[in-house]
Amino acid sequence: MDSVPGIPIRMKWSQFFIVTAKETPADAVVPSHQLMLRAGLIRQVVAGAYTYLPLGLRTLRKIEAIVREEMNRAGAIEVSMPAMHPIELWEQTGRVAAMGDVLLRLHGRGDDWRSRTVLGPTHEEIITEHARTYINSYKQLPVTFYQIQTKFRGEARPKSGVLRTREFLMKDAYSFHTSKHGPGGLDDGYQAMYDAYCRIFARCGLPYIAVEADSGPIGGDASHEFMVETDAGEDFLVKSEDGSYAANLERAEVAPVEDGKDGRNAPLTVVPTPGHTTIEQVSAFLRCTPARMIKTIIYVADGQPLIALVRGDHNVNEPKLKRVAGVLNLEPADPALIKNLTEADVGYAGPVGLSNVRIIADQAVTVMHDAITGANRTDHHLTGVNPGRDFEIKESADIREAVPGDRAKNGAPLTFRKCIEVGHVFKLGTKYSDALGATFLDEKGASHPMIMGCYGIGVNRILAAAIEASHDANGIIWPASIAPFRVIICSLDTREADVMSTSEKLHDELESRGVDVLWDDRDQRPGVKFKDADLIGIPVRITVGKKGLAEGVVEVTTRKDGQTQRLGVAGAGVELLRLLQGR
RNA sequence: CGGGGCGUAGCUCAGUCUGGCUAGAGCGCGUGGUUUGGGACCACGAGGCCGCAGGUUCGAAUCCUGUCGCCCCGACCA
Repeated sequence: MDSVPGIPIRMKWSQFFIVTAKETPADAVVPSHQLMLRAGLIRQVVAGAYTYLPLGLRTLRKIEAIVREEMNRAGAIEVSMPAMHPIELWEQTGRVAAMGDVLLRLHGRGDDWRSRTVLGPTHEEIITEHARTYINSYKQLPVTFYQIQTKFRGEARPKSGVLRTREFLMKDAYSFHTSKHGPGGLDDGYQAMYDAYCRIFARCGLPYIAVEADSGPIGGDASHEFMVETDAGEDFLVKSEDGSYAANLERAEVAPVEDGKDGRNAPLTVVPTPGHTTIEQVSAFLRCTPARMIKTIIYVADGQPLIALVRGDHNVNEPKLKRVAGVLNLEPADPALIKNLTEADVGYAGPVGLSNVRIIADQAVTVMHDAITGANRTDHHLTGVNPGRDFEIKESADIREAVPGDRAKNGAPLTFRKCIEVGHVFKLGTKYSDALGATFLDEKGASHPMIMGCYGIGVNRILAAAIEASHDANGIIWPASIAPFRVIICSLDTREADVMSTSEKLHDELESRGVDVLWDDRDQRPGVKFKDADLIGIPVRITVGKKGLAEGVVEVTTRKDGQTQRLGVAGAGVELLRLLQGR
């Protein structure tokens, strides 16, 4: 196999650039961040932006190669779009306002070009503009484009190393279709990307899980996220214990709560609760559990007031509520509106007596008895509140966040795990093609907006997630497919001619068969070399030392389990190749 | 954007409360020597605008004011 142009044929540690550290930098908190710094994969330049050092870059490039292969296999076509975008396109889709500070803008004098330029956080606008220009006929559809490109986002708080940054590598793909369903439709394209994602994450050695995600206003089953479980994550994954259901907490559905029939049909009573406005305060003051209370949350939904009722120990799940209510925009009401609606200060709202406002109750509220809630009178609450008797529930649905103890719809208990999102597939519909006028002519010459899907993968996140999922006290344990090198040869006793010639021969033999080999030729003590090899996580270590050679053997140690076997020097190369293939 | 913490050598940190000699240690780095199967040892050495700016003072890493940066929690997250 030919060497990489410009890189020495033998990849010697002493001639490469690997900077390991014994101590963990104080700023790093999560394991992947700590290990990426210690192993010399990355170096932070400013908050949320990192240099990839040679070792880290090798892994990043391997991930990219896998992504590229699978995208091409799925029929997607690679392009490369710029990071600089004209703000006009973003104004046309309304996303200058929607993205707010996340959209990074250049700062110019007055109205010069800088003020009209933004750094792309994603590329729907650009690709849709291209589709508008070049695609005019149904004969050109369906088509899927992708790129692997740097994105810029003004994240309020970068954190956890490369898991959340302001500048990052993303594989983003966009598909264009003439229809939602049927051959060549969006459903097909979506499925092709979904399948490709499964292959990509599997090949990267990630223990991933695909879950239903909140799909926003588009509705349906139009979105899946690909998650990797890790405490460093920012999302919650809700899974049923029997494995039949998994979803993002933003979307997770729960089985109805059964009616405990614990009601005593107590009389409706007004009780003074001066200054007690929160669930915690009132339940403590009235000596009841939060679960006996009805929480009354007042929203403004598409301009109209909307009240959500949930049990005191539950939280409203706003994406769910949006879907149930059929609204696009949901925000908390301001105190003035609450006062106007309930005739009470904030903290004393309740459903009893509120008739001229839309109320949606969570299912769990429908089976409550003798509950406690606000009296719509400042400094007062009601006890003995019974739905049906004291107020009518016109609309009820599952509108709350799942909590531990909940069950899936099939009755299996739900478990909760933190996780990181490494990929997201999404059916867009015509949001961007409508806004930007990307239309095609059908067989009859009629014009329609193209139907779109978009599909993202966080390339850097794959790297960090792989480390989160696979490391130990000594360092990284790379999956072979994305390891910076497959094999490291540790030459001990570097002044022994035998050791060096045997190492060189093994290196060349493996390299000639296409195996990435790193040769640790440094004149260092064995402990240093072993620690470094473990830290940077190379899957297979070959130890060549004068002690072993005296017995005619070299040793092969696997990083994952530390198991060592001795191979005769003569056939070591062949034997190793056999071992590597079995992996 | 709210709350908390931290800025002293490449890294980890001491010194700051209570102002005072030439600003320290370990790791790492350089030179020489001894070592060599799980982060060796000895000797010598290089390396600092103590984040930045202003102020107080005979004197500031240390006190005061401002400012910038970084980390953590929360809010936010196509």
